[in-house]
Amino acid sequence: MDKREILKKSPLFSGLSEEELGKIEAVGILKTYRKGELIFSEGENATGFFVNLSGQVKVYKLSVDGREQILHLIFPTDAFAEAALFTGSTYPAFAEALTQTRVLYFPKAQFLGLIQKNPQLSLNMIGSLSFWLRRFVDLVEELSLKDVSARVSKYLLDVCIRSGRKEEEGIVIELEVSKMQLASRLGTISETLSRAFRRLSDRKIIRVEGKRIIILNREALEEISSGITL
Amino acid sequence: MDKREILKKSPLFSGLSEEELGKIEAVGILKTYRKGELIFSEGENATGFFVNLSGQVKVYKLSVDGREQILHLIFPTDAFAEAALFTGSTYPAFAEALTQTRVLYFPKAQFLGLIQKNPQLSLNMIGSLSFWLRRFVDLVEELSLKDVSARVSKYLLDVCIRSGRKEEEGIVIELEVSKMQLASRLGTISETLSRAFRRLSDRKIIRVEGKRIIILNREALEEISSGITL
DNA sequence: CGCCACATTGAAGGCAGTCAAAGGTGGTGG
DNA sequence: CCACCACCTTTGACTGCCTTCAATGTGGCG
Repeated sequence: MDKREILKKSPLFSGLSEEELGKIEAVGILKTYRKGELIFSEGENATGFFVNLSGQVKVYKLSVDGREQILHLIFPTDAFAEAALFTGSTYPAFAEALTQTRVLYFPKAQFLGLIQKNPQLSLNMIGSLSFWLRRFVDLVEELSLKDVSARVSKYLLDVCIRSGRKEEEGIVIELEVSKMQLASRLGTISETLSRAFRRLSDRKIIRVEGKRIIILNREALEEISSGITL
Repeated sequence: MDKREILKKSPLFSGLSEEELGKIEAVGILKTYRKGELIFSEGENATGFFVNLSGQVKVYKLSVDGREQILHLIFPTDAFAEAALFTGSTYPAFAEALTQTRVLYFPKAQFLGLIQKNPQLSLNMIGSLSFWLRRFVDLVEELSLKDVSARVSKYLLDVCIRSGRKEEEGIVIELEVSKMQLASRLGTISETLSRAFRRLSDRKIIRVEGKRIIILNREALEEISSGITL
């Protein structure tokens, strides 16, 4: 997909005229990153924000002893680090390409110019920030109030809604990222995630075949995800 | 302080003319709540947002078995539930008055009308949402990557910056809320918080006198808050 | 004075993280 | 095509932080 296509699909730019999209596209700078490459670091001066064109990015925090908490997993059409334009002057986390990645980079000053002249773009930005906020509420709820089984179950159901395929054995989903990254997203580590998958498998609620997961008992998964651990 | 005073002090309404403030004030409806009274519930239809005029409010999530995680503590001049205007149609959490509380309530439709006609207000809203987002990043970091001692230490340092008074024994701060509420804000329970205070006291890093806390060794507190537990 | 909510302390148990090692998998180059 | 290697995944044993449960202490207020 080309730049324009992606921009149109990003909620941040929806409802804008072709002319306005043109101006925006003109401001965006194409950048590419190799797998494992850092896009920005925590504490670094925030000079702009990004829209993912292709590939995967993780935005994450590190503890002093090296444990990692993924804040967001970024897929194509997602914007990220928007908030860094408006609060403080540094990025509050790290961003790293999980695959070969292409992004559009919007320098702060120029984008602020656009947003001041374009009320619709402001409203879209408000929508985008609100969306992230809602996601964070969910993340905090999970980390603080739910055990790992519940978090895993919720994640599986989320993927299920987004991209589950109904087959005769059950609903088949494909993990979008490695289990290590998933563990980090869920606020745990790969060993613990592995054991959680094991328990769900033993109880015949799911079947795990590498990154392919078959949901055998959706109701049970719903219950566990809501916190009824048993 | 009267309504107009508070509105002027709220970042959401800064930089607006008296005329615009007048329009905004005209839309806001004064509401009062008694201590313990619910302002809104999770899942309830989000009909508007709030600005705190006086008193304290907690915005929180509940787990199925009744544990509570406070997302924000709301003090005068703070806006809350803004994001609920723009995403989904329901409040994602509960809000409860911790004291006798007065708020200005802004009905959704009318406020959206204001924001569409007022670019500065849009930008302020973007700033406000970005601010909350940054707070959430901190909260997630704390919950996921730091132990209770580190979270307590960070909280004490935050209060210290906001309202610490230097005295001969050390820096004196006053807890703004009960220790139960603080525990919930920090993602733990009062027993664990009490023990954390005990350990810090034993190490002569702080002295606890009810809600009054004297910071005896700021450097040690900084270290602990950054995650160096020892 | 006595109630009630909040706070503190102790003992016990559980969930998840750490450490260590073995098993899988995919990609690269010979 | 296969062998090798790096990295991811899984499993087991152990440890530790935090929650739970229970009891006692304390302070404000009718």
